[in-house]
Amino acid sequence: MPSAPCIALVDCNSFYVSCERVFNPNLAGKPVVVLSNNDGCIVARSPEAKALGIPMGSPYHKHKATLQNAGAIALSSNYELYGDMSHRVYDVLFASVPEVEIYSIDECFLDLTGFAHLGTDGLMEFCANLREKVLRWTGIPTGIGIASTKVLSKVANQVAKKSVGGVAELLTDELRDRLLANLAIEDIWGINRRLGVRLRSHGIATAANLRDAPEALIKQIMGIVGVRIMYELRGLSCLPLEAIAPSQKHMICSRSFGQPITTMAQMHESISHHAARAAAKLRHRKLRTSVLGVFLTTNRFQPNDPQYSNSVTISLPTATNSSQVLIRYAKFCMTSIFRDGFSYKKCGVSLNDLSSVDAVQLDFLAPAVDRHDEKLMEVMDSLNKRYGSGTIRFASEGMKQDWKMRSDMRSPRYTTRWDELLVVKAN
DNA sequence: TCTGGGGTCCTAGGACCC
DNA sequence: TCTGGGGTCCTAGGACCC
Repeated sequence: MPSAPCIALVDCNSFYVSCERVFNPNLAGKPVVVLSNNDGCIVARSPEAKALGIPMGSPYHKHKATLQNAGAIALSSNYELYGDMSHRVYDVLFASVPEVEIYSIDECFLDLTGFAHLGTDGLMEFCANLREKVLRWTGIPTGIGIASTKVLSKVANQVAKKSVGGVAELLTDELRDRLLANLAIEDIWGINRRLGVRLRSHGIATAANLRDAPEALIKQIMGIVGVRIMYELRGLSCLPLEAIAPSQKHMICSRSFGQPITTMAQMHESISHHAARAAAKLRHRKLRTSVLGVFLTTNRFQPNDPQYSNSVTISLPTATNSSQVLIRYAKFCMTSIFRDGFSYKKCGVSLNDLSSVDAVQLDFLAPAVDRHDEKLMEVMDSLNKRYGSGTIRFASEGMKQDWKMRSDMRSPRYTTRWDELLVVKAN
C-alpha cells in the first residue's frame, strides 16, 4: 500500500537580501531592502527592515526617509546574482531528493513520500540536515515546512520561519487543527485580500473555517480553485507535485523607462532591445514563438498627463527564435501603434504559442529555416555567455540607450562576471 | 522627482459546427 | 404556429503567485 503523500516546502529567507549578504558582510544585522527594476518598489526586506514596518511591494520613495533614518541600506536588484544563487541552492537539493518541483526563484517543493519510513522525527532531522547543508554550501538560510499537501506545507513553512531550527511539520492532526484555527484566511496560499474580503462576508475568517465550509458555497465564491484549497487544508492532496516542469506557454519582456520617452526612434530602440532579449531567452530555453505582441503605455500614475496605451498582436509566418526576425516584426508593430504627443513610461514584447525547437510545424508556403541566421545567433549567444550579456548586440537596440532603467545601487554580479568577482584583501 | 516584471490558471462569452 | 441542443475552440479579463 502506498504511503500518504509527504511534501516539504523549502523557502529561502528574504532571498534577495540573503544573496547580497553572502558577499557583503557589512549588511549583516542592518535593515536592508532590495528594490524592483527601475528602483521602484521594495521587493525584499531583511528581518530588521520588516521590523521597521516596511511593507512588501510598496513604492520605495514612500519609505525612503524611514529607511534612511534607521541607517538602512537599499540596493537595486541584481537578478543575475539571484538567478545564479538560486541554481546553487537547487543543485544541493537535487543531489539529496529525487523529486523536486521548482516553484519560483526562491521556493521549491520536495516529494518526501518515499522517506515516510523515517517517521516524523526522522523527517524533521532529514530536513534539518538538508537546511544545514544548503546554508553551509551556498550561504543561503531557508525554512522548511513538512505536511501532507502543498497548501499545508506552506502553512508549515510559515511556522518554520518563526522557529529556532527553521524546520516545522504539520503532520499530526492535533497540531494542524490548532494552527488552522488561528490562521487568518488571507494567510493561506492562493487567497489574497480581495478573496479574503469575500470569504469573510460569508463568515469564513480562518483556515479552519475554510476547511470546514460547505463545498457548494466555496465553489460559488471561488470556483474550482477554492475547492482545491479546501481539500488541501483537509489533508487531501489536489495539487500534485510536478517534478517535470510543464512547457512554458507565454513570455513577456518589458521594462519601464528610466525617464519618460517621446520619440519613435527611442521606442524603436527599446522595443528592439526587448525583442532581442526575448529571442535570446527563447533560444536558451529551446523554444520558438509564432505569435508576437507589442505594447506601450504612458504613466498611469500621472493621471493629469495625456494617457495612451495600445497593443498589437501578429501571427508570424514560421515559428522562430531569431533576434533579427523578432526585431523586424516588433519594430513594424511598434510603428503601427506609436502616436506622437505622449510621454511614454513602458513598452514590451509578449510572445505566445511557444513551441519546442524540436517540434516545429512546417508549412509548404512558409519560408525555409534560415541556417545562416541560426549560426549567427549561436555565435552571438556564445559570445554573450562568455563575456557577459550585452557584449554583442544589434545596432537597432541603440548605443546610448538613454531609456534604460535606473539601477543606481546594484551590487557586483559576483558569480557571473569575471570582472566583478569578489576581491579579498589579506594583510 | 520617485509606483516592477514575469508567470499561471480559470471563467465567461462569442463564433462556429453538426 | 413553430424557432434545439450540445459540443469545441478561442480570447479577454480576472484572480492569484513570487
